[in-house]
Amino acid sequence: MSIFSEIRRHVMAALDEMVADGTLPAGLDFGRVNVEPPRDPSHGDMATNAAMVLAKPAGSKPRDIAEALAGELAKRQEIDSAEVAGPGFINLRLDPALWRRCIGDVLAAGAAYGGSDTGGGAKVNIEYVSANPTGLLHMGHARGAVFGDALASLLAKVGYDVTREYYVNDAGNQIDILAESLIKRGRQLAGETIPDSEFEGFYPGEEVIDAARAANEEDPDWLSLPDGDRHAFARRQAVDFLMVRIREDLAHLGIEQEIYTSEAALVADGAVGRALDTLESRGLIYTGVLEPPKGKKPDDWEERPQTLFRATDFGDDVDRPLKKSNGEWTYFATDIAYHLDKYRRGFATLIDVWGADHGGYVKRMNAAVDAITEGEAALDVKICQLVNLMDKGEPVKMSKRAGNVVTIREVVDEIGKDVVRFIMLTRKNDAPLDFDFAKVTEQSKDNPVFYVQYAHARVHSVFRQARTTIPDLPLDDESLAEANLELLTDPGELALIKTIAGWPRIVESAAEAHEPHRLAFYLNDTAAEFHAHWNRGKDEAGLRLVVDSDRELTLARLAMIRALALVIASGLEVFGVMPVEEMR
RNA sequence: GCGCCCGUAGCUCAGUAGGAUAGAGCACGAGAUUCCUAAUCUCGGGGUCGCAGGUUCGAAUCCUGCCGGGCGCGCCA
Repeated sequence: MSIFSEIRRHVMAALDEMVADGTLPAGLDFGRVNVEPPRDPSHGDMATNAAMVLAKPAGSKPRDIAEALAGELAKRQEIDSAEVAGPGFINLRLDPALWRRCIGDVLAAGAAYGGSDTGGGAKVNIEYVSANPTGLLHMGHARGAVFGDALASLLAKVGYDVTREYYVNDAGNQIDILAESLIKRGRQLAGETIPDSEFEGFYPGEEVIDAARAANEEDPDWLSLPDGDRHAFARRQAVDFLMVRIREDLAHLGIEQEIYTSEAALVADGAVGRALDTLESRGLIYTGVLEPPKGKKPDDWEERPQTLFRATDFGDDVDRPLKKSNGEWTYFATDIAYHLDKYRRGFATLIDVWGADHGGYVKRMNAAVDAITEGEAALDVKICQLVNLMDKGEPVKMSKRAGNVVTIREVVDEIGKDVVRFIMLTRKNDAPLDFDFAKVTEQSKDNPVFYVQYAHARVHSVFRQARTTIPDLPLDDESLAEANLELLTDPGELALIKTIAGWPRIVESAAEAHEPHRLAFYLNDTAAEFHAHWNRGKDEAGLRLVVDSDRELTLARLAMIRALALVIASGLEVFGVMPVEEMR
């Protein structure tokens, strides 16, 4: 049990006692009572708003409840003092031994520290990347890829049974165009002269040429197949080839998704028809005519009756079409079937990670999931804003049409997956992110990856130092766990310990909010605190971590910073970043 | 025109699902290296949290309206 839930339990118990002895009326709802560390550390270790929240329902003044509750809490051995402050807060100071004990918890748990079983093994499906296999992944995809992957790890850490998934959009128009692009490239490779102008509107990437070569190896005569067969062959070849490349690139980023669901397979299987039949049977599908969008009317707008889903019944703004005029399903229709498929596979919690350009699609998908699962499944769509690629402050221009996209592969090869992954998580997912190639490779505190890694490396550096100066001091985790932590009395040390002890709380709240970036901010703050403490040892020799003349004190301090390194490692593990032990 | 996201220090952003005197970094100014990595640290100035109302013990946070920016808006995915 974490120190936070322990103290919360004390507050709850104290409230129960006050109900028992008549100080508080029975039947109060304690749901809004919180117990958390105050923003301002001078207020103490923990604070509770219980008196203010309960004053009105209990029919008494906040101060009176606060005084009584504080008196009750102060009796407890774990709580050194309880003071009423401000409008009715109760500030608690804890027995420092409680905090120190957390160091032992970290050493025992290792990098697994901060994990929990809050999720209770509930199945969560998180779908991310899901880029169309019409080209290689570029840096625009990297953010969603890393975000989804880190969120998955984060949820796994707090006890969810997480499945990572990629939805392959291998049906529809774009794939037809891809197939035709492949055929053009095939003819080109066969010696035919095809002017660039003929590639207008097709996929120009070099990877399509590679795919055509692969097609030649698969079947040297594929170009002479009858038109329909050739097209089908080209589709299959192109998609298979590009998916292999995409998966390779993701693997380079440290991402491996366990499920790849094919849109084409869902369609071929009849899943779309079945899903829509279900909606039909509930009266949620009708044929109607939509109003043209106001303000911006498409030039080729014509009124036509369409097959529509009653999305407005589920909070959407308009009803949404399910069929194209050529009789094919819309992307939305297949997506309904896909989400139903996920639900049927046992996932009541679904997370989709999408790019900013799909933001307008969120409401209808939520409506659809609500309708198709009869409210049984919860969908959370996380939108990742754009990544602005920069170099030394100047924007790097990227245009798919001009063919000068910056691919994930290039960047990972150049600066490494760990840097890319960490930087992508240093902003809230729905805020735009600047990714400056010069800055992220810089070795300074400007660069959060470096700064955090350096803190981790510095801990190891201190250990190397200790091994030199006190060679016979045992420094394995078991020995460190035996250290006499009572020797850690300096305010800087206690502050560091409290920060370390706060890690499970951060993990918990980040997981609940589906916001992995909170870990990045915590890691940065923790690194800063450690660097500051380290420097204090420069001014005051008594605060140095390695004290040649005092083995016991050194052991206690090393236990503390070992715990700190483990917490950093724990965070980096969620991010899929390798902690470094040396930075020379 | 409608919907979603956003508006916090000169700049880039946090702000722990409503808490106490709103925080970091950059930039700017002043300092710290016989010593565990100065790739670091310390101190300082800097704000009507876009504007106006509302909800309540209490609002950057929730509600309404306006202003400003981004994204999207039938048969693309």
